[in-house]
Amino acid sequence: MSSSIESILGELNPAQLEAIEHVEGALLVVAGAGSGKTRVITRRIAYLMAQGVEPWRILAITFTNKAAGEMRERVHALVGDQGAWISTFHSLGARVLRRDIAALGFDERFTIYDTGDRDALIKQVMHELDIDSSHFRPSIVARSIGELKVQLVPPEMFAERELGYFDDVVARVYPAYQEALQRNNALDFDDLLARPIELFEKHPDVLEHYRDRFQYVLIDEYQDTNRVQYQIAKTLSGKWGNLCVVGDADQSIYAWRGADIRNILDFSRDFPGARTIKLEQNYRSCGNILAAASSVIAYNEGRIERTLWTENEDGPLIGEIHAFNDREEAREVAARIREHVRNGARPADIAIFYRTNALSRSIERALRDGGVPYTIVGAVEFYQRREVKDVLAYLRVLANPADSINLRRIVNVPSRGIGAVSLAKLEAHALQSGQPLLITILEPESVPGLNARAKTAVGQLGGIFRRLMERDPHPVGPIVEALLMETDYEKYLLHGGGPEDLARYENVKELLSSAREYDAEHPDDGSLPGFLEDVSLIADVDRWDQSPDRVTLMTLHASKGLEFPIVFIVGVEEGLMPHSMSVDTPQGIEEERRLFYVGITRTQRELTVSWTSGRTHFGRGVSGTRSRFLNEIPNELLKRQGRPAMPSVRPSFEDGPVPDDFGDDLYDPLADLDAVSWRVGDAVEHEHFGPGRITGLSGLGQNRRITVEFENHGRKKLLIEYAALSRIEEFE
DNA sequence: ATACGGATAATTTTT
DNA sequence: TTATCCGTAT
Repeated sequence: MSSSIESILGELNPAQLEAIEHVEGALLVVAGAGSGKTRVITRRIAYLMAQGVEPWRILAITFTNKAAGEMRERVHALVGDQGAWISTFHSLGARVLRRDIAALGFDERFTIYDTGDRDALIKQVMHELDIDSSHFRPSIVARSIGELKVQLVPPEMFAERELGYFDDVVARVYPAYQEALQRNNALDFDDLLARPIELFEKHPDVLEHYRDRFQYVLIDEYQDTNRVQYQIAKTLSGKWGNLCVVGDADQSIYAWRGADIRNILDFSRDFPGARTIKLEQNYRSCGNILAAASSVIAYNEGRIERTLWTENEDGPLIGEIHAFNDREEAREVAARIREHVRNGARPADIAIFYRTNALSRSIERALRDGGVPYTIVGAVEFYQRREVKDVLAYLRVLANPADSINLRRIVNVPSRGIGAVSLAKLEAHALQSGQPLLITILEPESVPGLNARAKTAVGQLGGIFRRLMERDPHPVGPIVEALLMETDYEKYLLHGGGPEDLARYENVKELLSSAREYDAEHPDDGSLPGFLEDVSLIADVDRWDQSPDRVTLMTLHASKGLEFPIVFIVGVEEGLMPHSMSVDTPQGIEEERRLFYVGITRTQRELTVSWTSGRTHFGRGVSGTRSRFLNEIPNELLKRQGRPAMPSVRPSFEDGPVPDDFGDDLYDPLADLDAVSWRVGDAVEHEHFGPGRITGLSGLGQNRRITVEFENHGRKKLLIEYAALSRIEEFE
């Protein structure tokens, strides 16, 4: 054991060591960016075990599965034990509820509704309440309800203090929505946090069980906790009082989701006697990066003064690109990436961050045209894709027959002749008989007014479910296979024949393999609800596989916790960074500044920021100006590279509004300089039409057109500007 | 019941 | 621009 103690306590600075060894009582570890936080957390857990604490008495909570997985792995490497609870807030909640939710009137096979399911249910509820869902968008109402849940405001309490017209709607929808969830035996994301608190309050014995068990509680990213999460942390650690929280107020970027920065700022007041340890040595970044980051964040007021320092070399200056428009920006970034790769960097060492997902489009295109391999994290999430959600809907109904939202989704997918009219009849009958919709579908004979053809169709669907329900619900893989077979899903998806359809089918196959993976990981304790829970709680970052050698594209939010040798942050303009949605309030701007700070501090060595004078957003030209945040970086740290020399015909955007169609109508020599030069005879691929060969080119500027003879779709004349074409190797 | 077309809305960040 | 919704025509 002593040799492992050495590996646990070796190679640490004094502050890190203290944070690990101080195990009793409340402890706040203020962990600056790149200060070895993960190392401290994992070693601390390992240290507890080495001290003889039973692993199951340790609870560590993170925000993402990725962080939890990493932590688990590293603890395992240190002490070879996996008995500690290391999980996200949400999966912790789900686990607690699976065990005892019956006490709240739910069935333990409950479904977890994602944002889309939630909105669909809200819409249905609004319809039942006769509230015009075109006037009040369901997603907005849903978000307000979510905020209330996260603040632990129950429906009845909000009803009492209704304020305006909108609040009145929320006050009416909220309780009805909660009832609808119960009817569907479903919980939304916020319920996974709020319901456990409800459970603990109503059933102190359940709380006692966990309180007694968790002698040591650790919360990561504490600055991002919201009201419920704070409550969970406080409640669970209530008996032993050994609560260690780790975080950095400067990296708090989730206020919009209810995170309350005061949780970390007021920690020592909340937990009297709490010790605070600051980790201030940065091991990640070169000096210039750190200097720039520190200078930017210093502009935030109401911040605890703190300076990170590093022994690392200064490294290169921070590059600044000023581009004419988004296409030029993307091309320039792509060109510099190619340059890095020529100089020996691996694509996987490089990341591109942006404020909004929409910005990825132009970048993606430039990388594709430039032949740079990349992966994009986020954007359209895998589990949100239509085809994947459809298959999951079947599985959710199987696991939880009360789930009518998911049943409705697939009643006619693949289309089998059950239209809106028949569905309405089925639902009316279900409502009248007080049974779940699925039961009605299994017995279509008893539904009045259903015509013969519809009855056959419903009978067919019922047959599918009946046969699937007869199967052993575990392992999961074979069920998914049977489901695909029963529904003839492959034929349904591939019916169109385009490459898009093929991609859809690939996604379904990927879902199947993740089911098999789940089976392999859970030979004994697996279940269908368990698999579905995993799927629901996984974020796209969690699925990100860093091993292929590709450039990574992601939002600044998604980048938190990661690091890369070479980083590009694009779109550093007013209105985007800080985002226009946040500039109304000082707090909003401060959060944006922290977001920028998070982005900068992901960088190990070389950072480049870029901004443009105009970009096509939403199909129209929008002018841009250099972000105020760039003024907050000392000039001597910036290597400003103005745009390459422009022909004088270019309009100037320095002092006036930008015409809607800026730029592209003019001849743009740069566009030709670096853009892909398409040539007659080239083999290309279009995302809708598939492979083809260029047979002609015409037009200039925005009207440049390309004629392509497609393999399967004949000859098309396309605008180069918008056609998603990429060059491919020869086909045939 | 489905397919198509036109109107309309949306874009901040996500467990 | 694109995605989605809704109405009408088939």
